[in-house]
Amino acid sequence: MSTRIGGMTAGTPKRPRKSPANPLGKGPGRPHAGTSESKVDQIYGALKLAIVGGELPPEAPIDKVDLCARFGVSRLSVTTAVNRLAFERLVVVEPQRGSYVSRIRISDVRQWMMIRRALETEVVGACAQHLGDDWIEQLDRNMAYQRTAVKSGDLDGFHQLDIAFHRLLIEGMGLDRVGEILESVRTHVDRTRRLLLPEPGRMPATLKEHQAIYRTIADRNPSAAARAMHEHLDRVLGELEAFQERHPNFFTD
Amino acid sequence: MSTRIGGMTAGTPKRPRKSPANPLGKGPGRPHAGTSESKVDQIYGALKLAIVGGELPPEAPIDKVDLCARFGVSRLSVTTAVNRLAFERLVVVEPQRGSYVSRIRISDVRQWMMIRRALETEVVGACAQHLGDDWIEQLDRNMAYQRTAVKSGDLDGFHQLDIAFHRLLIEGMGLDRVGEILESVRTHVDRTRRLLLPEPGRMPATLKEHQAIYRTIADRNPSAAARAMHEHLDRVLGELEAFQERHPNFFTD
DNA sequence: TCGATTAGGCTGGCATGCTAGTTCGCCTAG
DNA sequence: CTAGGCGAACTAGCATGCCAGCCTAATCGA
Repeated sequence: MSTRIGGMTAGTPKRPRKSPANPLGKGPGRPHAGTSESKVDQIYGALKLAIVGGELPPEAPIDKVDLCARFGVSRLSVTTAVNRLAFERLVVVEPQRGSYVSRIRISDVRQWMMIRRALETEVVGACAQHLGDDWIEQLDRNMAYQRTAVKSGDLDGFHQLDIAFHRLLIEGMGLDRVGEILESVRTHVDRTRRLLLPEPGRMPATLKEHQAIYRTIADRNPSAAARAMHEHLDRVLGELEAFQERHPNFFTD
Repeated sequence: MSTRIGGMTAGTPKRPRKSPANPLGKGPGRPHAGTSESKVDQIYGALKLAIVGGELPPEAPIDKVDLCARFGVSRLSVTTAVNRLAFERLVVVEPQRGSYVSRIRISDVRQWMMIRRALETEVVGACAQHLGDDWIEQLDRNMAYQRTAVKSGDLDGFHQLDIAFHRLLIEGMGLDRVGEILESVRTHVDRTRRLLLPEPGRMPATLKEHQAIYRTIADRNPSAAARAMHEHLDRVLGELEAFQERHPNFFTD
């Protein structure tokens, strides 16, 4: 598909660099396959994925020396990566005590969704006014894929397409800074969602809402677009709150 | 306010090998238990203040070894602090080339303001519905101070009260995560504002807008509150765009 | 004299060693 | 048997040293 799935990662400063993979370093040269990423970026990404994917649940301790051995790097790289995650509130590091995956605060989830709703509502209104036809065409393609995913019941694929749909709106308007904030927010929201949501029955409803949003954009109706997005995200928030009520043990506050 | 770091300007003659500037003998002795600020936090804060305050203008190179000598710490602390700033897009670090204060992209300013408008509009609507009376009283006090500042022409004091006014809305609703994002945004916006805005004539207009916002909150009128905040920030955005036209050399794009 | 090549001096990235503080368990004394 | 204290082993923070890329300039060859 032409809609990129793994495009913008929030906040990571990119560096245009080739890495010759350090042929002669002392210490155990880990011939980890050729990645052009910096070492801290690698660890940062891996940890983030593990946390968001639920592999590292809240309260899970983060053993830095173990990670050093696992990735074949020094403590500094691991520490830097963990500090970055702490900056994003995904982990908590207590000096001289240890680091662990942060718990999820109910108030935080509500705020993330509020932020998402406010920003995406604004964005979709702008989209309905100024989004280029080529981008609308891409949205159309994405909708087709979504329909296919729903038909075949591909839950994970639909989730990816869901993300891509929302990302297209941002990218199409060139709002990269807004996109960074939303990526960060989505990270947190996804963490709670992955933890608690295996509900396939929601797919058709979500598809319908996406289609409504798409239609208002294609029709160039900003206020309707904002309304549709608002309703869409309100529904997601309601979903999350229902889950929070059913699984109170995962949350704080 | 007068947080001079020292003669921090571009192109300082450097003295490479002068590391042990620790006045307290051996070991990283903590000064006293009162200030539990980490060294990287100190440097991070000082640099951030210098950048936002305009002391370090865009494109100004960041000499790490010079900062090491100036603060009497090692390169690692400085590097960590600079990396944190790079994460916030306040500085750009090019590997093997150098680090410098980031330039200001026009598109970024527009996006920051768009984010601020979207979030604060949402927040002020919630305030009009649920803000506690004690917080409204605090807002009232703040407004009184604002009037005093305008009367006496205290531009800098008014700016601080302006910030405090907006912060009160966030704190009063307990929206700490929203507040963090807005703080980050405000950092960027303030940087351009401090760089270019010495306009005292705007104070009375801003005061009027703040008073309008306060009134709608006290009157418990959410839609009017949102409208007032929207207009207020739209005006600020227009101001910033006017400045950008007058000083195009400070911007990119 | 002019151009191309190389060496040195800048930069940041990474590894390692050391210090300090907290916690927990074991050992001893009551 | 219990309670208190002391030490070992964990943690993070910080300094330093070394390595590798880039840019510049000086030098050597045509």
